[in-house]
Amino acid sequence: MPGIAKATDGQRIAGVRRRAKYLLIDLELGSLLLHLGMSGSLRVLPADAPRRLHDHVDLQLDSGQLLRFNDPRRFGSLHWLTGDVMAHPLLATLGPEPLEDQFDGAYLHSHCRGRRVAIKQHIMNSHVVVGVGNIYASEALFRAGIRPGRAAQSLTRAQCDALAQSIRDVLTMAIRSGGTTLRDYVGVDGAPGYFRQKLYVYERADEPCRNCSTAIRHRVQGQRSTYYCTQCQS
DNA sequence: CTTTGCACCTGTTGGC
DNA sequence: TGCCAACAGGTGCAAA
Repeated sequence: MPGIAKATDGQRIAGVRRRAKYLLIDLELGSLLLHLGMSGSLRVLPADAPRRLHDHVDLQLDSGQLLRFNDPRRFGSLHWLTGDVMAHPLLATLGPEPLEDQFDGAYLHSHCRGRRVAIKQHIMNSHVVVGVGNIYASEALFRAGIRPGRAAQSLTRAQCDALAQSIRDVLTMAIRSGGTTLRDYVGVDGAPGYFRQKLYVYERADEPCRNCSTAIRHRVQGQRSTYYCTQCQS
């Protein structure tokens, strides 16, 4: 039995937590740290469920079921941590959770000071704030009326207030809608997320802005697709 | 220290 | 129909 299987064998699951986009499954002697990357999924399946392509890990549960980790692109990860879990290098330097009180305009403004990086890349930096991926970065910037290419240090305090609030709003609304299914994402219940219908800019290149009808602009910024309205965002 | 761009992978799509 | 390039929801790290 290889490393993680041997280290975790027979232990009870004491609890499950989340930090940023990492899932923490706490066992008795340590914690499993799991990230789904771009294409990973976890499914609860019967013990005799046939193996499918890109199934990588099974956690065998007392119930007779399996918790199965499938990840075609293999950008996901699984680590076994012992000791002070939050002190692990992958977790220790993460910024605040966007829906916690510490994340607000004052925090964001102070962390924009002196930063020449584009604001979109800045809010996607997990050392600044966690949980803001490529879809919601574009969406939050649209809602705040800020162009994604603006240098972070150029934002006023009022703009940081608006942006922090937009990040919180867009994430809250997206969670409420079950997430954003672009292609094949489904939630634990197998249902897609419906936030795609509420997107203002993401994957809407050349389509009319929902606010002003100007064609939505697409560009690549930091190797990621970015969408914005030249009229509504400055 | 900040900033930039690459690397890690497979699968799908669209143009020729 | 087939081939090939471009692109996809993330993020850690090396290099400049």
